[in-house]
Amino acid sequence: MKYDFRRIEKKWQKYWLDNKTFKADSNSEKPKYYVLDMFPYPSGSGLHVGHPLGYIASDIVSRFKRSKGFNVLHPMGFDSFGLPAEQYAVKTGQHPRKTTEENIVRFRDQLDKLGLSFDWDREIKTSDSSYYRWTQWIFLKLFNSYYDHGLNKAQPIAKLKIPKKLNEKEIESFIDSKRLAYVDTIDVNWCEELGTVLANEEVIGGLSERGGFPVIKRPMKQWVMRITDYADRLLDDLSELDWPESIKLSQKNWIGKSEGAEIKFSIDNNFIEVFTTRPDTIFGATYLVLAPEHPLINQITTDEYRKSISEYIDQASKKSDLERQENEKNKTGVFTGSFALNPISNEKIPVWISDYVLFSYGTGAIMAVPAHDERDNEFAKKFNLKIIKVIDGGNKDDCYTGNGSIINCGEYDGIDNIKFKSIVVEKLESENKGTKTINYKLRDWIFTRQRYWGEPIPIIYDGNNKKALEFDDLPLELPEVESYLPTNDGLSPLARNNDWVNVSINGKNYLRETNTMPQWAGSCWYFLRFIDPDNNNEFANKDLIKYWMPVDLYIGGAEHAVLHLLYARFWHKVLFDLDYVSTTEPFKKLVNQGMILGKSAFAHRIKNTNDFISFDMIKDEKTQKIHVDISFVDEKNRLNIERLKQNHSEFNDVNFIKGESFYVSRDIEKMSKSRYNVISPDDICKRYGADTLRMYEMFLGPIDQSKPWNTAGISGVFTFLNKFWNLFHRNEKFYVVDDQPSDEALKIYHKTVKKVVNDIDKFSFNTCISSLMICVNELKSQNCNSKKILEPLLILLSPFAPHISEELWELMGNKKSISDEPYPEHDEKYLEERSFDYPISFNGKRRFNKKLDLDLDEKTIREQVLSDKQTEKYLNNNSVKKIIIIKNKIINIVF
RNA sequence: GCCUUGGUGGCGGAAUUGGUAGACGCGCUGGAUUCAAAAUCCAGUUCUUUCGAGAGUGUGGGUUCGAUUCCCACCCAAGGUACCA
Repeated sequence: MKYDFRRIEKKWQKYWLDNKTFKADSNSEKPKYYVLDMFPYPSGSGLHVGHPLGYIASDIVSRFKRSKGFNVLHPMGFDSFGLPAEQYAVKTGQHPRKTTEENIVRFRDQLDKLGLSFDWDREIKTSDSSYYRWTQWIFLKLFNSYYDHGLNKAQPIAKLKIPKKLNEKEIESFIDSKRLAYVDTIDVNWCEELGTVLANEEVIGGLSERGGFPVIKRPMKQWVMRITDYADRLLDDLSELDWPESIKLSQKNWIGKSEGAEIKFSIDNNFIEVFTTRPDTIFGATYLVLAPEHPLINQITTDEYRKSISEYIDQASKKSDLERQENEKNKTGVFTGSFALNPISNEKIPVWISDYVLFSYGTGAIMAVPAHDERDNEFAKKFNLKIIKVIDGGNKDDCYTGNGSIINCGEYDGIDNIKFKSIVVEKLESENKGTKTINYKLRDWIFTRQRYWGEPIPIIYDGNNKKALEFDDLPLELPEVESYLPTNDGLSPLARNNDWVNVSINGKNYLRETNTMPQWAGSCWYFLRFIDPDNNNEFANKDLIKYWMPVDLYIGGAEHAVLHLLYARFWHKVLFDLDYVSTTEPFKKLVNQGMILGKSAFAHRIKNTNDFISFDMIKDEKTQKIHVDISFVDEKNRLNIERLKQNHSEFNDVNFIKGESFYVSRDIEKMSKSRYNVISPDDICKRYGADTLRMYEMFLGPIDQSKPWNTAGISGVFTFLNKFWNLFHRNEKFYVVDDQPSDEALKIYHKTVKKVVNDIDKFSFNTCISSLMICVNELKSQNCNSKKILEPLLILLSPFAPHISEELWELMGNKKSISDEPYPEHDEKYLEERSFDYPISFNGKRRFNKKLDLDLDEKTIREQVLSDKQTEKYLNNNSVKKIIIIKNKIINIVF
């Protein structure tokens, strides 16, 4: 019998599905283990070989843990709200639900072919109303809660102490000012092309993350999440997480906690408050700078400068973020005409405005210390402002930002600047001119999008009064609309359906909120719904949450380092405070899978012509690189021009200049449809089978590293699986015997078990597979057909290549699925060494090995080594200074 | 600029964390089998070499009996970040 992977894989995939082999049992006595993948957005282009990398890794761990006696929860679902389906709907008029459903079917089909052990009974889709009902419910929980800074946790609004003597309207706005989900008019990132507001996190360098369209600032009414109240806890709790340090660090930087002081600089009868992390440099503060949006500017500007100031403010407001950033190296600013008093040195210092100071951070005003801050230094030099050095940084730098002792500060000279920080703060505090403060970079999370394909926000308005929908009104279903475009005045497409927007409750008329939630909403809590996906009374049963949470292993891409992971942690902490979940953190261990890169192919077009030239013939010609589909390029980088022309008509009129063949150049890039470098797992599955694909993806290298895909190497893994299959066969017939295996066979087997178990724990799947390959080669050369080794070896391999293992397991006469078998353990006794090849080194350089008995004592080893003929040769009359023997394994002779 | 990660054969990558560098796989070379090819199997494969040996883990130093591993300086690549006071 040959290894017929097509038949085997089809058979077992059906078996697992029919028998619900991987159904997670919530009433188990076993210890639990929750393995979660970041669920995919079902995009139109389907899976490429990069997607399954994380799924295969988590599947190996799931199967391994199951075999190790854990009750494993390994679910999968779809993050099915999102922009691409909506943009497609705008273009074609097709309902996003339809495209999304179609894509999900395709994804599911592709995932099934990989033999992944998901419990599909728990599948969820964030765009199902039975799911987003609870997303809306959590939104209302946030709406109806505030953060109690005394208790350091969220509390229901009912517990909020309301100051006396407020009228009804004032009470309402007081409560609104405390809610964790609130409405605010803020300058938002507005993207005209996408017709929507974007979170700061979704804007990169002034352009939208998706699509790369320009983004401008625009004031709008928005729902906002008060994530800043959780800044400290989000930061502190990072330390207890088993996450990659780099991810923890980027979250830390994103939260951006900095300790410093707010200092009051008096000006006439008023004062300007600044935030600084360097109060120790206050003697060097030679001017103040306000952000152009600062409210005091109007008051303090003298008539003489009024015109230039208002011009500057006008210009600054028109600048986009991108333009502001472009000017980073060329600072602009204007003098207000006023002077403020430095509260410590009592010097009169000028007050300027400039857009290098951000209104949204700190107090929107800074004290400028040009001698010890690079930005201030640049500004001062440009506008000829005074520079005073107050910290001794030697003579090297004209702008010294390090630490040192204080200079030019009279009585304080010579003090260490770190000590001086607290001296200054204490002095300011005692004179009521400043306070110690902490600032964060983290901003509140803008939660609304002017989009159709998202969760409707369950709020109605009676004029300006907000009213939350009742529990029974949920889910608030997404209404049908005529067009998926935002309205001309920037309202969400939902505003187009008047029947839906106008609602009457108990005879009273209301208007519905028409914005929808951002895509992050659904993924903020999906791991909780997997625990109890069909519950109609709660988002998930509390006891079940207590049993399954936290997620023991979370695998996904590093691109979610700050966005998804921070938001999900935030919601989880709110739910924890309100006593709905039992853990402060949702994800105990996080592993990032690296990207699989594609090998793009480029044809070279001679500039300003329609002539393409073979890569080997390019001499002085200036050429442009044009992506060509890699499926028309062979391993020797030769392009099949005929097939290219057949499939891509734009090449029909092209003149190809070539010798014998037309050569392309190759480059390694991210895999994407537009780069024509995508390798689909379907093709690989068809040719080699899922087991080969699974093992090859893992064999490619460490899971967390980015690496290029190269299909050429896959034959090695395929050969291995064939060899493995043949190990159980002789003369084309299944052949396994009950004989006692040889000592050598047992030795290699136990060695492999030890290594594989150890490496799975370390997520080093590539070395696991190497060990398995060595093992199979050895057993084969020893003609080992013993059941005593082959049976446990099957279990050992089963997490990696489940289909072939199941098939051989059945051929051995077993009735139940191999996935219920306990994972093998190694026996130390077969690994003990009687003697050892001691490597003998001279002055650290290895020369030869000497076989020595392990039980010898050090003295005998010395004698034996020194009396060896080869030793004599290498010593060559030099006298021995020292002999070093370490761990009974290393011998180094120093002479 | 700053932060993070990484740099080992022709290629993907190993190395028990300071102890035989290049495991395992691809590719390549030679051989067996075959009318032939595919497939399979066996042997070899870091480089240089006067066949004694010598050099070698991005570069240059250092610590050590011994460094891919630790320390210092620098170079390169990928990713993140962007005037956060």
